[in-house]
Amino acid sequence: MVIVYGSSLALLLSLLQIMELRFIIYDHAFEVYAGLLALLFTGIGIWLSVKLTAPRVERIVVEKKVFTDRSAPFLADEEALAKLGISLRELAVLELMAQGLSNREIAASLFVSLNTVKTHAARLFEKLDVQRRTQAVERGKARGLIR
Amino acid sequence: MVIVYGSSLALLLSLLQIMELRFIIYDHAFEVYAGLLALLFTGIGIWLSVKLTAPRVERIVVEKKVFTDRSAPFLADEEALAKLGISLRELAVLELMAQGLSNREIAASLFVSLNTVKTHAARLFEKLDVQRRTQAVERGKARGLIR
DNA sequence: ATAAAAATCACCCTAAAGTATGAATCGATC
DNA sequence: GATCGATTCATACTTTAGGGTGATTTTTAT
Repeated sequence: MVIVYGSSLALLLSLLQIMELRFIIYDHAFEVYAGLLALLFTGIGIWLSVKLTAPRVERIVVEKKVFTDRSAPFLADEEALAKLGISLRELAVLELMAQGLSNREIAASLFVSLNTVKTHAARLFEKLDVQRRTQAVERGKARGLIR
Repeated sequence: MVIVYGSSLALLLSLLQIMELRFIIYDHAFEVYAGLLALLFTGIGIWLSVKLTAPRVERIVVEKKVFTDRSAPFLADEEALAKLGISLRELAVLELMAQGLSNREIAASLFVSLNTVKTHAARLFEKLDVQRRTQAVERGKARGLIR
């Protein structure tokens, strides 16, 4: 690179020598030379900078929060479901619990008796290792069982 | 920028004039001037390049699935809070409800009696227009009162 | 200073939730 | 055909939640 720099400087100087022979020398010859030099080497500087410096890349990492899409079809985490041994009915009960339904309403919604909902709930709580429906909902969401 | 450029050129020229008066003029005076000029304006060119070129911005969007952001500090929606007329204590009860605590546990957590928790809960339900704690939690999240 | 809102607690009662145990039915699997 | 898991339901009991009412004490705002 030093070579390029040096030789371009030499080239310029000889160019100026030739010019000096060819054109009339007037009062402001020096200023003209200096201006030309300045322009040329400013250009060279820019060129050097652009060519030699690593491309400046400003990396902006934007965290985009995607809270579980409510419109898209939700698929329960099958793995977690299997691992915990939670049945489809128990999951259904959990889903309705998460929607704020009472056991009676869940029973009506699933066309089963209140007692049935209670047994499902009890087994669900056991499998999720919780004591209350609010905890079950919380854990169910954390495990990807419900949205 | 043109002003800076022009004035620095003028400055250099006058500097050289002064130098010319002060020091002896030898054979390679011109080459020295030219070299100095070249160096200076190469530097200016580089500086210009670095300063003026816009950095290439690489925007990386990382989609982060967040069901509830537990790490970031959460601020309850003050507007919604005020609009519904929910007090700080009621909000506290709601938060603990959302964590699955029973009224008794909430009472212990807030150092108040069970009855107090019940009154807070009752008023909260009234203001949120719900009948059950599970619904309150759901609605509270939807309104941005809790996370 | 006083009125309003917030926070506290109590008592009573009903409804809902949760626990425990037992049992019948059905489908799949061995 | 026996076994197992899932689903269904029942009865009995305890605990928790929720509704209604009233009251006292702070705190806050006018």
